[in-house]
Amino acid sequence: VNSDRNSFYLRRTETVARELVGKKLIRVINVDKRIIRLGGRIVETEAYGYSDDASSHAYKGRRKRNEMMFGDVGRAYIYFIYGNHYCLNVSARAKDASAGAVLLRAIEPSEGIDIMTKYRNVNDPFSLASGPGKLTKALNIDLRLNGIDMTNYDSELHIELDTESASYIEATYRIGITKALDKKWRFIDPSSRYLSWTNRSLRYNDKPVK
DNA sequence: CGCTCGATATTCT
DNA sequence: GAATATCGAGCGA
Repeated sequence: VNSDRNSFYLRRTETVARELVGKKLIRVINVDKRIIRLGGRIVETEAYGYSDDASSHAYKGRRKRNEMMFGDVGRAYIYFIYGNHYCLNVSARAKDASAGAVLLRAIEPSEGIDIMTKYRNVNDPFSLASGPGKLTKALNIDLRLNGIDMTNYDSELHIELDTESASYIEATYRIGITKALDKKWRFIDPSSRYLSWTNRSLRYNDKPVK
């Protein structure tokens, strides 16, 4: 039921980030009047908080860009970064919290691999969606999808919660940030071969980057 | 394999 | 002006 899916996201952002590892991210597109599903199993996520998290876009309050982090849970928060890339989050936070979102960093491609290969213009399956910028390019995600309800299985971008979370999930330091380096809010399936590249070194160093 | 660096739009100071 | 929740090319070992 949809209310169950909503309550899944209405918990601490770190908890949701952890349990999303193993769930299926699905993008539905229209190609030559055919409905095609793209996506795969989520293997890497990061939690971003509010005033407790200096590296979060929501840290300094509500703005036009980050408003999805403050609204309904289970919505896509998409932003453009480094003049090149889009990143996809799903909003999630505890009932008494003001803002929060989970950055989806990598998936293990399983559906529509040929189409994703075209969007990405690479052949290596391990490079298809193993990083937040790669993932959005593989799934043809941009700002038009910002705010879409990801709890609704009819949405052209959604997360299917009826698959199990990964059996073993590891918490590590987050990647590519310069503040709040102490929080272990990055969650991975360490057995996956589809993690973002920075992840592999982190798994062994167990130290924050930068 | 690992490291450095340029690209380049939006937000923040 | 500076920083940024990134990526891939180019280089060296």
